[in-house]
Amino acid sequence: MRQQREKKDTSKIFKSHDHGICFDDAIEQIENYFMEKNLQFTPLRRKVFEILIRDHKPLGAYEILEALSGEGYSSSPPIAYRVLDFLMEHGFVHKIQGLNAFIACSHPNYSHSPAFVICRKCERVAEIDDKKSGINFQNPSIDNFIIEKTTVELTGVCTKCSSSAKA
Amino acid sequence: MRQQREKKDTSKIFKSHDHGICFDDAIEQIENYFMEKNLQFTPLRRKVFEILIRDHKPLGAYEILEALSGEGYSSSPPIAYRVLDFLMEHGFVHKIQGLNAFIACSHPNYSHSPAFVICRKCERVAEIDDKKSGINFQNPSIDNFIIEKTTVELTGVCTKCSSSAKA
DNA sequence: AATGATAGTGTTATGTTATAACACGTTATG
DNA sequence: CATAACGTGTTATAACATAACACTATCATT
Repeated sequence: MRQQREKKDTSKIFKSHDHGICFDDAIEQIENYFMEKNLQFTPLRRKVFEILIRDHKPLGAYEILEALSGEGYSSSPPIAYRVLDFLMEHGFVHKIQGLNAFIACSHPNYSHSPAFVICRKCERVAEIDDKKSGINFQNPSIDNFIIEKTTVELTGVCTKCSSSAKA
Repeated sequence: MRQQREKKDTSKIFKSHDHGICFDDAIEQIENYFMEKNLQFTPLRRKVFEILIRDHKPLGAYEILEALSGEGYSSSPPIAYRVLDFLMEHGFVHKIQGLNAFIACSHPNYSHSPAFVICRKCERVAEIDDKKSGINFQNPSIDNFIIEKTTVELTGVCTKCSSSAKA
């Protein structure tokens, strides 16, 4: 129990933040992107993105559907999956494969190969950007392979959960 | 069509091999491991592993079930999932998250964080070991996070498929 | 304004992947 | 020989995802 003296989360990746600003920034970024690309940021698409960025955690498609239906939208599965696919294509949402869940992108600005750090206890997920992830795919042994998409998910226990004891 | 003259697969990761030897080695390794650990390498477990190592490609749980049922075993889903979970716990099988499929481990000997290279055209999957993957998770920004499991999947197009034309 | 193409949403039905809960026999152990 | 642990079998159901088609609105072109 020697680590008990520090209960505060000291990790750098699950940092707390002003979520109001985070939310507004994210919405603004996606609005601008859609504007520039001449894409429709429809009420449904906006709502799905808002649900994801609001919770700031991975949500299953059916959780999103439930939220949508609470807002007057249809709750048939294709509604959610189509919007999610669309948002993923444009990099504003990522799928966490290990959880069958979707999360709003934290770094929509730069093109990147996202990597996720997932705490299996508190279920928080942090997106770490490719510059900082320690991952380098420029690698001689796979030089001839054309990488189109990377999935990197690191599952374990975050500082907070491991210091607040019981494995 | 200028690349047509070389149809042979020149990539280093999807190398061909003597599969008879590969198969026998793998079986021997798993037998030894089970022996040492006092685990039961039951006919069912053996069969599941054989199915996977024989095909040498990812198989869905229900494909495995089908194969099992052809061999006189039950084809109810828990049969496959339980054995797969067991084999995964011991590192002889990995799940390819992006395909909802399971593959026999190519490097059962060394403890590792496997990484997979997946060609979306020919659907071959290569396991590259952590020493060669170009991935380094010893990374200051996640130093406080205890990684228990890593999922790394690189999806794209292999040499063979990209040289035999049409994107 | 009529035409037709495209995009977005809605609906129904179904396909695919995975697990819960319980039953039964065998083997190992006290 | 009781009982616990393990492996397999069974039924039912949960959770995740897509196919196919219908309807409307928008927009470009005639």
